[in-house]
Amino acid sequence: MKKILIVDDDAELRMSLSEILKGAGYLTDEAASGNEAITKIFSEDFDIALLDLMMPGMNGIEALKEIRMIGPKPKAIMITAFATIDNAVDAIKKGASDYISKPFKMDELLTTIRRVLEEASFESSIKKLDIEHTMISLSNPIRRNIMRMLNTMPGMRLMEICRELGIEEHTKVVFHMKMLKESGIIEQDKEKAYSLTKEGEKAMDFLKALDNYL
Amino acid sequence: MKKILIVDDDAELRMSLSEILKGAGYLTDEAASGNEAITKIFSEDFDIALLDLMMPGMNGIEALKEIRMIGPKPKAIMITAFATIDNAVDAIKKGASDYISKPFKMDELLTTIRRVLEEASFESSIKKLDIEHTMISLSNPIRRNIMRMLNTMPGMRLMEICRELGIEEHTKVVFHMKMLKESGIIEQDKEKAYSLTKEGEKAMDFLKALDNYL
DNA sequence: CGATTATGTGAACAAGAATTGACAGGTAAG
DNA sequence: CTTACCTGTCAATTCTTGTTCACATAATCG
Repeated sequence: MKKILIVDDDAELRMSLSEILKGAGYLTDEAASGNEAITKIFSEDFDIALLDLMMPGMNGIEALKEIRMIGPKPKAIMITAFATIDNAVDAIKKGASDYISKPFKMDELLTTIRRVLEEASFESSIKKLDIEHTMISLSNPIRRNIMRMLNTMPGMRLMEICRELGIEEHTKVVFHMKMLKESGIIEQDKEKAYSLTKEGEKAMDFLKALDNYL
Repeated sequence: MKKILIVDDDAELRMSLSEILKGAGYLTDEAASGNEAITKIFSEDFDIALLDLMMPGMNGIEALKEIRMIGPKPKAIMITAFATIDNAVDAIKKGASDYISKPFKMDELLTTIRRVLEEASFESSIKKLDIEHTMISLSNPIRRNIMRMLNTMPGMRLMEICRELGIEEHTKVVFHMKMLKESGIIEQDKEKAYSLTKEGEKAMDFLKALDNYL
């Protein structure tokens, strides 16, 4: 069940939106101001925030900025009575997922919500895949050692790595190099020299952190 | 073959120490100052650093501090002509592994070096085991989810976890719980309720870090 | 050139991790 | 007491990972 936070200073509008969204199968909560919204988002997990652009006190854009400081959730849909291209562009740049202008048909809003939710679930499945890859690579001691070596001595070649690891059968190392390549953790240049990718460096940070904490 | 870095401003002393240590089967390198030592340690891996406490410029204690900023390696043995308890205590607090006062017999030094090396290899084998365990636990998505759940809702019991995960066969979950328990990541109270251990919380931090970096 | 070293593929096999099903002791409720 | 449910063990099986071997193709060196 997806949770939607409705942020608007107009209590009536909040109520009617809430009714309709509940009817469409969503859980809803309301906030009358940007500040209230941020407090709620801090303590509770929402999938979507409907943000009115024009509110007394903290306006929608400012609220959005604060929300993005907290984390990637919730996705934001901006709503405004005075739509301008500039406003829209600005909102999207600041991390809003979509932008709707009043007056809007309920259908329109529901469609937008569905689309945004779908995008979000797609994103998060991508993310999961990535973690999966990274973890699988990190889960093997040989691969961890290879990563450590490439971290301190980038540009090593296959046989050097074998010797350094004290592994006779080079094919074993080939196997692990392949996995690391497929996970996008290492890469090879035309000279066959291996080094960490950007992703690999991130993963190394993770490894180092683990190493240090003991 | 273990590598020892000799840090002392007295060139003759360095030479003679180096000769003797080479004779005892160690690889050696020399640095005439704290700064030189740090540069070498940055680019090369040493197992032990012999640090003179009294040196012009950066003294031994200061050098030690810098070295510890780099990482756990190398282990440091402090050497001084003017031994005081305060100095010794201070050195050990700052991360030195041992403390010898001049004049010392060569035997004494060699024994100390052997002991420090042994301690270090013991430490690192412990560490490897731990990482191994943690990694294996983290490498499975079901276990990661269990950890996430126990992080937000500690005290859950087996069947609750099964239902939350949508897993029918409870024995499957039992299996993963067992692994997590053996890795020291979760624990169980008399009421059979599960929760994260201290270790488990650390591991969670890493998971969160990974989640965030995407 | 011929020999050696480096890099890699693919299939077969071994080892380890994960799943499943049969069973069993404990507790709580009716 | 009986029934239902929770918690778990154990062994059998299947699925994944990792290792090894036989072979292939450059590149390099003397």
